[in-house]
Amino acid sequence: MISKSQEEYLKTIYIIQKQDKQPRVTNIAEKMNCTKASVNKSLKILTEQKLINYEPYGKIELTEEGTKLAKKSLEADDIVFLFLKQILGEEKDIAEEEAKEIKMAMKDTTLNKLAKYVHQELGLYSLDCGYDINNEHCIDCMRRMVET
Amino acid sequence: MISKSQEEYLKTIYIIQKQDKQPRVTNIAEKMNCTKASVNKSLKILTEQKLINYEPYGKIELTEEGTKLAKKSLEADDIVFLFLKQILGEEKDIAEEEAKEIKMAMKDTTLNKLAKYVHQELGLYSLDCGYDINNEHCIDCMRRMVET
DNA sequence: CCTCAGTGTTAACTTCGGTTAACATTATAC
DNA sequence: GTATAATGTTAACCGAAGTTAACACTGAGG
Repeated sequence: MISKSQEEYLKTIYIIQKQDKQPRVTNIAEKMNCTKASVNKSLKILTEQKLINYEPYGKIELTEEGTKLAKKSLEADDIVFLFLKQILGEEKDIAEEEAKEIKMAMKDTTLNKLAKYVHQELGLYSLDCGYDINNEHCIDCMRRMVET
Repeated sequence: MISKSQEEYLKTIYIIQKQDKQPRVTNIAEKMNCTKASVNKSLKILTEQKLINYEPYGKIELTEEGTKLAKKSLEADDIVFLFLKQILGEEKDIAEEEAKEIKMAMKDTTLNKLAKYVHQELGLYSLDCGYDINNEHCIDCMRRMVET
């Protein structure tokens, strides 16, 4: 099993990739607000777990498994974020920050229940994927909702 | 600031006291599912923080400050627990377990918002105390609700 | 093609929260 | 009152996740 901390690194790499940038020790460290040494350590661990492909001074790339995990983690963040912001009325920045922490404390079954609840309360679509409401369409829909 | 872990020890001591038992290294360790050595370490830390009164081989007693903190922490657990169980429909045991973890990830402002939300959704009373809905009466009311 | 700034790596250390195992103290039973 | 069981303490250790500081590699400009 992957640790909470490693999951955050994974997610960060995914996000950087999504933005069509090369994930590098430096930009990961910036996003994670930690030292390059710390990133380096994590890369080794993630490599061992076959979640990324990487060798010293080389390219950092998520494996298929890593991508799946990163996505799932991001989706979980979104669910909690939406709940905090749209339902509880928490401020955007706080909600974003806190969602990560809260999600990490939640089991998958509970996240699923929350997903359904959020979906129902906010009237979003639902198809089957990671956390029930997390197909691309739905996520986009959430995002739009949240930007406003 | 007190750590998540220390907060759990504090709460455990409070609960044992509430049950008219002497908090002891052994029964704390049992409840916390950890070793006596670990309890011992925590007692030292809590003593330094003036949250308990304690000296080697002596009685373990919460200070006023410690009692306040323990209560607040318990109330927070209850709020999250109620949300998980009554609103999301999570199973009792899972909800109980998970509530602690989730609460630890939540800031006070968010807990307050959740408290209000839970209160509103479940139609509980509200007076002013720790987390808005957490006066003795209200907590009792929640408890009754939850036992069934 | 060589230098140097930027980037990446490593080693040694820190803190936190836990463990095991040996030991000390206290309390209980006889 | 003393042996023994129960309880509490301590020292030495572990792993996770981070740090600092020194060093190694790479690549882009002169």
